[in-house]
Amino acid sequence: MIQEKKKAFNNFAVAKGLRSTRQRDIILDTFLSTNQHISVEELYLKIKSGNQGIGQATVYRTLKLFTEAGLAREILLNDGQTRYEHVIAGEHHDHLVCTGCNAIIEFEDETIEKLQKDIAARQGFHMRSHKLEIYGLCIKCRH
Amino acid sequence: MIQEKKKAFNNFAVAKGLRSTRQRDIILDTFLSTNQHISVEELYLKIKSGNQGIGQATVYRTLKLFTEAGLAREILLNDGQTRYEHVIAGEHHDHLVCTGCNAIIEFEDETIEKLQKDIAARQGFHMRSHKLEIYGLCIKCRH
DNA sequence: CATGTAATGAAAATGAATTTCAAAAGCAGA
DNA sequence: TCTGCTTTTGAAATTCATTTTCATTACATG
Ligand SMILES: [Mn+2]
Ligand SMILES: [Mn+2]
Ligand SMILES: [Zn+2]
Ligand SMILES: [Zn+2]
Repeated sequence: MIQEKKKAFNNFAVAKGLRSTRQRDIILDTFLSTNQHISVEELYLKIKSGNQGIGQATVYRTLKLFTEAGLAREILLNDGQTRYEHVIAGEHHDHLVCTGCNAIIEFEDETIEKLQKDIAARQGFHMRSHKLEIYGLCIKCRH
Repeated sequence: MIQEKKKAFNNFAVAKGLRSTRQRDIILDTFLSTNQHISVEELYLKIKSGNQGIGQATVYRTLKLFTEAGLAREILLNDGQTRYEHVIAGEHHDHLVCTGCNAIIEFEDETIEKLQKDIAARQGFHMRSHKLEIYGLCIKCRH
């Protein structure tokens, strides 16, 4: 599975005429080894702690490449930090965010998905994407 | 209706021990005279064009006060600018955003609202708020 | 008025993200 | 392996919205 992702990025790189670099390999390996929803800074620090010096700008640039390649997805939760999650082919989900401990739970709801398309269609919109985030307190954080 | 809002802010100000100032009056009048979803910069420029000098910092600070007072609501659409809309008591809506012309259409869907609460409850969350934005192209922008 | 405190605003600071640009590295072809 | 061209890198500078600072100004109350 990790190998497939690496191959996918390689294909993308070849198609785009991108060069293969030590930095991109390390950033990809590290990204693939993380849990969901990692911020750029977190990923940067994770790489740094493995004492392999890579510049922040390169991490920012490379995560954009992963997004373009379809491996990563940007998550903007309005806390001022862009996060990235792994893209799983054919899968879609939204997020339930605990404002206490910042835990993120993923969920899917077919009915909501359908209703959204209906709403867009009713207004004559061609829906491209949507963003649904539910904020609240998780069990642990409700004292 | 505008008078009610002004009275509401006045009550809030009194309760909080805030002073009444020329700047707050102008910012409130201007905000109440606008359409929905205005950015801070837009509001600042609108005030400036009425050749009444007010600092940007004051506009930022005052919109936060309006939010606290329950007159305004922050809208974060991830385009790098915070927008504010008017709060209408007891009313809730979500947004359909055209990525072509930036038009924003408001909608309400009781079923989606309920499903969201169910999802949160199912995960043991106490839902505090949610954010639902549908992005797409409006009729005019689909060439 | 006088006096204490809150509000203002210009300018500086912040912080995430992007850009710049000289140096380093990858890639073909010789 | 060497050469030359082009991409990539990364430290530092820049950007841009927003926040903070702090000296000055304005409000409110006696
Ligand atoms: Mn997710
Ligand atoms: Mn709205
Ligand atoms: Zn929690
Ligand atoms: Zn449009």
